[in-house]
Amino acid sequence: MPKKKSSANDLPSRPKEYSFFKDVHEIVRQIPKGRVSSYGAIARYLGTGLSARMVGWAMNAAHQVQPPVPAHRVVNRNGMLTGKAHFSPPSLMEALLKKEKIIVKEDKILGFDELFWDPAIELTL
DNA sequence: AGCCTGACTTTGT
DNA sequence: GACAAAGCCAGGC
Repeated sequence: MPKKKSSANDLPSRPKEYSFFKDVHEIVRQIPKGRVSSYGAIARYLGTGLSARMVGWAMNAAHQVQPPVPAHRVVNRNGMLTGKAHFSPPSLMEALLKKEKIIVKEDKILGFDELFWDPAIELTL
């Protein structure tokens, strides 16, 4: 049997249409209304091998993905709306959160600890 | 094919 | 406790 060359395509269980973004979008969409999650939590759910930065990057594409992804429910580990600058207008993120009964003070989510939604736990499979 | 970037996180000083 | 640096991986050019 001829030796197979190792390549990224050899990854098993990984459809061609697979996109890191798509996975992230799917998870983010599952965030219950009124709850929030963090980039790191999502990244960890996909596998510790992934980095949280990519999650945030996936959000960047979230704006052009369908169905729409509630990127406003994803904040950093501090509960700070670090990505608000990427919304248009930036105040949109805070506005959406407040609309879901989430209190935001100075770009920080109050009670973040209680509102935190960890896919690795909530989606316990 | 290679280099740069990026909405984070963790660890060390 | 605050600040600095490194690690991380995939997409874009």
